[in-house]
Amino acid sequence: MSTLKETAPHDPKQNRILASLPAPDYERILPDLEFIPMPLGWTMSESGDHVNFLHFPTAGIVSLIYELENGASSEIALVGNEGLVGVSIFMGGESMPSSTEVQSAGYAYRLSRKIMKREFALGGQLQHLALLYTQALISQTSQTAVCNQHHSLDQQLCRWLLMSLDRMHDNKLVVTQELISNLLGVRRESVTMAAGKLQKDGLITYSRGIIKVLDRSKLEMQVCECYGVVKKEYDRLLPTPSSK
Amino acid sequence: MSTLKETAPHDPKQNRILASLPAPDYERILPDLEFIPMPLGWTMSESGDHVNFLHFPTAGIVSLIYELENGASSEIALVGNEGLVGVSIFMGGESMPSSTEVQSAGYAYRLSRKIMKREFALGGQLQHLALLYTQALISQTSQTAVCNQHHSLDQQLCRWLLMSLDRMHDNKLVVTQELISNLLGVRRESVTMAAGKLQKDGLITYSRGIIKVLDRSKLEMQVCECYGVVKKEYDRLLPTPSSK
DNA sequence: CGTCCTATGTACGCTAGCGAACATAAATGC
DNA sequence: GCATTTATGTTCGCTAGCGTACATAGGACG
Repeated sequence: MSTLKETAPHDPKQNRILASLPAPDYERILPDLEFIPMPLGWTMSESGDHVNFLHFPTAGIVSLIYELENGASSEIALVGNEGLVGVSIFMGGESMPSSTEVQSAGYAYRLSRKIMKREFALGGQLQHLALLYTQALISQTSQTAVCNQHHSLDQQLCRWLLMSLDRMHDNKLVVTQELISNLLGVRRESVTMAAGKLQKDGLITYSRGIIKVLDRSKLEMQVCECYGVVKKEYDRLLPTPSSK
Repeated sequence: MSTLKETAPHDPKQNRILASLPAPDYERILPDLEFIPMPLGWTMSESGDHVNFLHFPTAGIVSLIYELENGASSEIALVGNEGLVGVSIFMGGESMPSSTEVQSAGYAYRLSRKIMKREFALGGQLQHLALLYTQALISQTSQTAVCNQHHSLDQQLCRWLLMSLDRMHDNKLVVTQELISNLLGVRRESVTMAAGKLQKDGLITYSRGIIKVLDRSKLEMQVCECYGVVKKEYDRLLPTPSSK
């Protein structure tokens, strides 16, 4: 709508997996890539849903969440523009026991199940990258499991902030303490206290759903090893993290 | 060595994935399947090791374990004859941040990385089953993460016993409380107490590394939903669980 | 048959996080 | 401008699991 050409026009290559595809693979699916916005709070799929699209986020953050019968829940992984959402499409299960929610608004390109399966069956680079990404996802999930068990909420909060930050373009996160508590599987009040400490120490400011990270390096000093382990594994497995 | 033909000779088909392969796929890899014993306590691979073989257990239990810098650890998944060990070979990462330990002695057939990659690239049934199994593994890992966070040790112990039992042929587990504590990521004393309750209530007997499950149905009554959720997902994704 | 080792049992104080109830304060809407 | 809603802050008692220290008991082995 603006009269000026946008400085960062929507482009599938803003997703790192799509950006890493060789020209032939990329061009083969390009016509089938459909651009869609991912609004904040959108539940992309619920547990057990038959998944019809594979999403390649270009911006924003998607959370994979497990829910228990008593209403408790935990986030098991975070996905940004480095990855994709909907592994069950090419893994073959068609659905997963996790639900998928947009935790920070953004955009994605999506591919229908049919096209993705066709492309995957060719055994080309998209297959290779999708599987590598899935392995990275397994690592993130596993590390989260261990972290949940052994590390304090203070440390987990640092980890979560850093992981989210890595998937954002600025230092601002739009998320309430209530939501964080659901993702980390703890009480809202506990998050209030942990975030209060960080705020008091000047690492972040927190105001009604807006977190601003003021001192990233101090966060990195407090975070548990889990953040670094996962990041390192992502860097190892995924193409061109461009040193970020 | 016995003069009698063994009643249950070693057979790759005792692994459920191998058993589900159509004849052509099966026969193509059969010459390359190498039978090996998996002795109790064997560390099949350490975190970061370059994995050279894909293992298809026919009996016994393998634990996937994450270790932290401070020596703490947690089991993130259990593998028996329903699955395979070494997903990084076909997922492409070649190694994983987890270590792999034989938690109950048994046997496996193994396939070299080279052969597995060749077979996987054909896009046949082994590819399909390997990916389906990997998806099931993701579910198990994720559910474990949530369970670690929200359920009591009492319930987690029941879950662990049942999951192990499902992968054994009898009702006897050979495992010390010390080992269980490492797998569940808690103190040994806590396991002593949880196991003591189960013993007192007559669900199990425990004696110097030998657990016998006396009343499986009572275990199933006490266990958290996580056991059932994972089992259901395994049944859904994997071939011919033969209603077990 | 006594010694040593390993596995299990027990006790004590401590802390993180829970559950519930309530207080404030910033946005939002009429 | 006032009421309502939403987000955050605070308190209090409680419990599961921790860390530590030590006790017992079954097997192994000399």
